Amino acid sequence: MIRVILVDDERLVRSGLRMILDSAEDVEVVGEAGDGAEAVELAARVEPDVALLDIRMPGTDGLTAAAALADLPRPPKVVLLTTFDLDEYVHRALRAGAVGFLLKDTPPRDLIAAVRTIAEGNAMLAPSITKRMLERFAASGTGAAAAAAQRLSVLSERERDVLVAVAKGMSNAEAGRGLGMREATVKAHVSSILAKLGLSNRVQAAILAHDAGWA
Amino acid sequence: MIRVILVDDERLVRSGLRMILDSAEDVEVVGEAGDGAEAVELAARVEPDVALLDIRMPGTDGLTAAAALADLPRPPKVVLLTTFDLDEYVHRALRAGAVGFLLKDTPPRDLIAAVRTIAEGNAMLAPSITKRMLERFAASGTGAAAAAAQRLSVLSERERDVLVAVAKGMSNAEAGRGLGMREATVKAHVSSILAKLGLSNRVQAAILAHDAGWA
DNA sequence: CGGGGCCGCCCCGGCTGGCGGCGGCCCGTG
DNA sequence: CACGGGCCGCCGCCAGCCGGGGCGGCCCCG
Repeated sequence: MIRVILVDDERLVRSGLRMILDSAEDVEVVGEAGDGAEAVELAARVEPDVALLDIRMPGTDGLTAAAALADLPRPPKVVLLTTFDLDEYVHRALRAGAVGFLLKDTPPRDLIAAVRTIAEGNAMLAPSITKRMLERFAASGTGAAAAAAQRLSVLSERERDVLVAVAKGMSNAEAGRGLGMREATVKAHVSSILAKLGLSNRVQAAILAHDAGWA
Repeated sequence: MIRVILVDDERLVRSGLRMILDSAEDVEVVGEAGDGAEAVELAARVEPDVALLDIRMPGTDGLTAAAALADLPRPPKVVLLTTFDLDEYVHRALRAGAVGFLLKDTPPRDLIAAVRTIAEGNAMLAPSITKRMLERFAASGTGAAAAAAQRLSVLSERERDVLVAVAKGMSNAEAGRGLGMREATVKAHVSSILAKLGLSNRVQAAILAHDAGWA
């Protein structure tokens, strides 16, 4: 059962959301709050899996509340709900650790699906927001990552596994346990990686992998 | 009516997709291709709204084809379809201009919804990919960098110098030459750094420094 | 003067990286 | 088909580097 709390200053909106979510058998609305401060207090008490927050609220707004919720001992997955998908909101929300951002015109079926997706540990954005994120993503910042990924393309399958482990800061022995091979084998792979990439030690390899987004 | 082409080297997969999509009244499959080259030729002829491409194909793969499709006079919206959501694929795909990236285990209902979303000019990613994009997004801002810098603030001046050298992939001896101190001294500083930061080896320290923008 | 923090150095056990070697798989060739 | 070469994954050995602990000198501050 997915436990959800609803946070919106308008009682009517909360009722509507509750009706939609209660129609799903695996979702249970376990509390409601009218502003951000109440939301944090409520979440601390009932420890929900998911918190649906309106952004615009009197008093503590949804973005501030999202950051506060992230500091709870057992933080809920935070989804922000708004009428307008302003870029600035989206940025602040994601920075605050939100894993969902939906528009209030989302169809009921999609809202339920989104809650399930979030509860499973994944993320869900409104399609229009996804599009703008992709544009930003494609436009900026991927240069170094792409170059790194290119260099790493010469590695074999097993070497990639080993490199990921190395890039996480594991020792050869730890990597061996994680990948089900002897430490001696891990070391051989590491040597091969260094040779193929023209590097001289594992730190350089780890950073390259890090740049490529492998860890 | 949304006009779609299917590109996959396995006829069975294409048939399955066609059956799913044909069950939607507003979607029409107007062509199929077995590899990337065929796909480009087909798209140029039938000018579909959406192209569903498998990534792994013999000959011209889906990523290469996606880039070629973007150069057509009336380019289709490109959606990539794959079994594994490797970061490297996602990066290349989005840079190639794809507006969708789905896993082959996507439920039929969601696939149809995704096609509609794409056709409307929005974007659609598999939830697991959305999540990783968000993590990267939140980290790319000064979020993680600030957290890393915070942790590094306990280091002394000389320890910072040593950490920068380590983060560049230098050995202790090299760092010693660069900083004008004995290798033994560098090693002592590295030990102190690891102790202060609660890490167990230099790779972890290097990555932390890297995240903080020190190298 | 005593104590704490920082810097520099040495010794030692364990880990890392280089080298050689083994078997299995794929593929082009005779 | 046989066979040989290349690549991959796997392993053992050895020199050298890394990380931990301990020691002394310097400066600052109480």
